Amino acid sequence: YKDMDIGTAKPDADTLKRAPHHLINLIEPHESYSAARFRDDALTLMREITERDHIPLLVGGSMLYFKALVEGLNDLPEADSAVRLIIETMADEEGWPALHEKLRKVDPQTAARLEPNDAQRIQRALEIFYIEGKSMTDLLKKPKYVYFPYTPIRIALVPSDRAVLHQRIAQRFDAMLDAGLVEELRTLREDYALEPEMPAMRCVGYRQTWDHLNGNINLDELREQGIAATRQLAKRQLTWLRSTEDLTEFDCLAENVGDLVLEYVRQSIEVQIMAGEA
RNA sequence: AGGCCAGUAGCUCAACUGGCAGAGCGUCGGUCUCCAAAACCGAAGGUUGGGGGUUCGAUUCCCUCCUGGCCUG
Repeated sequence: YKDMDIGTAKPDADTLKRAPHHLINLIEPHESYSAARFRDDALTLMREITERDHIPLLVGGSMLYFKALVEGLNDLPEADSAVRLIIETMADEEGWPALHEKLRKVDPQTAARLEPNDAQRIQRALEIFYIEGKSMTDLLKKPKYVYFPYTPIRIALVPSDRAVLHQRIAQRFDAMLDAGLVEELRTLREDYALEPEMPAMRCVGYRQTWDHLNGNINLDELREQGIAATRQLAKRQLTWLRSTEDLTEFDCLAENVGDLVLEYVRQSIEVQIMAGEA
C-alpha cells in the first residue's frame, strides 16, 4: 500500500537500491487487492525480469497468493463489492449461520466444508452463485488453465526456537512504534477516507493502532496486542509451510543462513540448467 | 505498629445463602481456490497464596502465616 511504509515494514531506501523490489506501493490504502490480481501482476513481472536474464525472487509470507501464482486459479467470477454488500446486509439481519443454510441449499458440498461462522468463505461462495448462477463446487470441477512456465526453488526460513521468534517479533513491533507507526496512521486517516473494514486497516499493526487512535486502547495495550497479532500471523505462516510440498527449510536463527541459502540456490540452479529447465 | 480490602489458568476477572472451579484474552495445533498481515475451527492449561480447623463436602466459614494495595498514626 502507498504511504504505509512503517506498518507494512517496507525495505528501507538502501535495501531498495541494492535489490529492486516490485509490487510495492501498488495500490492506495483504501483499495483492496486479490490473489488473482497478484497472479497477473507477478507473471508479468516475472516475464520482464527473466527476459533481462535475471532471476525473479518471490519473497513474503502470503501463501495463498503464492499458491494462486504457481497452481493457478479456477475460472471463478471476481470479487464484486456490490454483491458483497448485499450479502453483508443479509448477514447483519439474519446472521452468518442463516446464510450458511442458504448456501447449503444451492451448494451443499461447499456448505459442508465451511463452518457456520466462516463469514468470508460463505460470502464468497454465495457471491459466486449469485453472479454466475452456478455453484462454486460446479465451477471448481472444470479443469483450470495453469500457466506458470518456471521451476520454482522453494525455500522457507523457519525459526528453530519459538521463544526467540517471539522476542524478535516484539523487537520488530517496538521498532515500528519508535519509527512513528501511530503518527503514520494519523496522517493516513487525514489523507484518505479510511474505514476499519478496509483490508489495509485490518492488517496487523494498523488495526491495533486504529483502536488506539480511537481511544479504545492505550499505548501499552497497542504494543501488547500488536505483538500478539504478529505472533499469530507468524504461526499461521508456519502452519502453511508445514503443508507445503517440495520445500527446503533453513533455520533463520542460524548465523550463516544467508550463505547457506545462497549456496543451496546456486546448486539448485545448476541442477536445473543440466536438466534443461532453467 | 494498628485497621480495612484483595490473592482462583500465562494475564484480567467470574463462581447465588458451603454442593462437579468457568469466561475473555494470550499460548499451542489446524483449515484455506479472487479481502489472506484476512476469516474460521479445535486443544491444552488449576494442589483456588502456604499451613491448620469446622463439615458428608470448603474458592466459599474459622484460626494462623506470607504477599500486594488502601486508610490511620
